[in-house]
Amino acid sequence: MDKKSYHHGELRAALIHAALDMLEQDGPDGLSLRGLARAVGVSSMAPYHHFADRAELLAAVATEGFERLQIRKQDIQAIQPSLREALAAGGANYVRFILDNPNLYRLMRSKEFSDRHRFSALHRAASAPAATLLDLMARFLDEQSLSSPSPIEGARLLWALSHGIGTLALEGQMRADIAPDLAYQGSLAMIDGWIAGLKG
Amino acid sequence: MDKKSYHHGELRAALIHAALDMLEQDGPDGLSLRGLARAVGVSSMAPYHHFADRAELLAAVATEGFERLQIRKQDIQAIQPSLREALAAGGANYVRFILDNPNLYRLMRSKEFSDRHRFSALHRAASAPAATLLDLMARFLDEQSLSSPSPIEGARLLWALSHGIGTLALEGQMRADIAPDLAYQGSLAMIDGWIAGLKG
DNA sequence: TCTTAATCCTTACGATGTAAAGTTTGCAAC
DNA sequence: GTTGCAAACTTTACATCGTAAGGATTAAGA
Repeated sequence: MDKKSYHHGELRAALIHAALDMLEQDGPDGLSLRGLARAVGVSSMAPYHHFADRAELLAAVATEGFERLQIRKQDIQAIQPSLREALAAGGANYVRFILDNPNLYRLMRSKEFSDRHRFSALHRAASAPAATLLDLMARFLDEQSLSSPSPIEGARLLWALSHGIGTLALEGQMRADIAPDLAYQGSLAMIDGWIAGLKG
Repeated sequence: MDKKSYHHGELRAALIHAALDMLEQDGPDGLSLRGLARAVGVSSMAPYHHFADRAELLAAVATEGFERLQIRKQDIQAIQPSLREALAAGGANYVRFILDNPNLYRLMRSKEFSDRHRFSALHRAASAPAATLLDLMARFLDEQSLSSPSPIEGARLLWALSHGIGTLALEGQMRADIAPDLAYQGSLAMIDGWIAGLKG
């Protein structure tokens, strides 16, 4: 951590940390490689020794985001009285995460990381929360002896609902203060629709 | 339309048109003011006589997007057998619009236009589809004599669900070919949840 | 101590958004 | 018509960005 030495020593971690700060403070447009290097006290080109390009640095930041999400997800889900409510609470929590980390979430879902080979670490981190939800969904459907929807379809729907509420809220299309509760209520409505069964 | 005259004559419209093309072809990163000016055959600074800055040009493009959406919305909804199915079909149609115009939709929902005063034309155009959905929702809830959810809450939930499915699909997180049907089924499930009534 | 590889720096290029100031043109009033 | 002016367009210039190329510094093992 000696800031005067020629070798920074922890440049990679420092850059990711600075990027996380800068992201939520100045927005994604305020985040530049050069600015980051400046903030860390290093030359403009130094980051390139740890990341092939801008995308790789951002991918590392997004990966960190998914790890944080997963931690929050596990904390919340353990304390719910029923699977039905655990699913809804998971949705509300997801929305809260989005609102707490707007720019980070946008980054996490950015299309520029869609290449699974190039950003394999990111995709691995992203799959953890997805797997947690899928598992919960499967247990719920089994508990209720429901054959429809499939676990994957059900998980996708609840996921999409919370993702939709969260992103609309952080784009100012929806009040942020009621968004988590909206996700909770909406999730319950959909779940109850499955329990009630679709009748033509 | 004389391309050799000093005065272009329809530069504003030409720029918006070129931007729409370039947006879906080269992605949002490939869209630059300079590139646009080049495509239209005009100097780099010419666009500034019709738009204060980049954001204003993009806002005009987004406005065009909302107008296209509204046209599609009206076409679809007229031919549904019931209000329940009209709501679900509206969701599927919304997803289809997103998938047909991925970059345009991203632009339409971009946060940089959140200033309602500065981008009043955009917000006016955006409110039309929202109002159409809200009206349909109110009629449905009235028909079913439901006191919960409120029309606004119900509209927001269905909107968020389709928005979520659509955006996840266009970010590669979900198969695009089944996304519209997923929106249809998910909307029905939520609607049926309301009809069934939430029980504790 | 010497070598080597990792880490970091300097310089340079093309592209972008846009500020400032000049040029051309259509049009309205004389 | 000619004159004058406002609108449309251009040129030039600058700061900033991502990143390519190549040189300097240092830590660590032989």
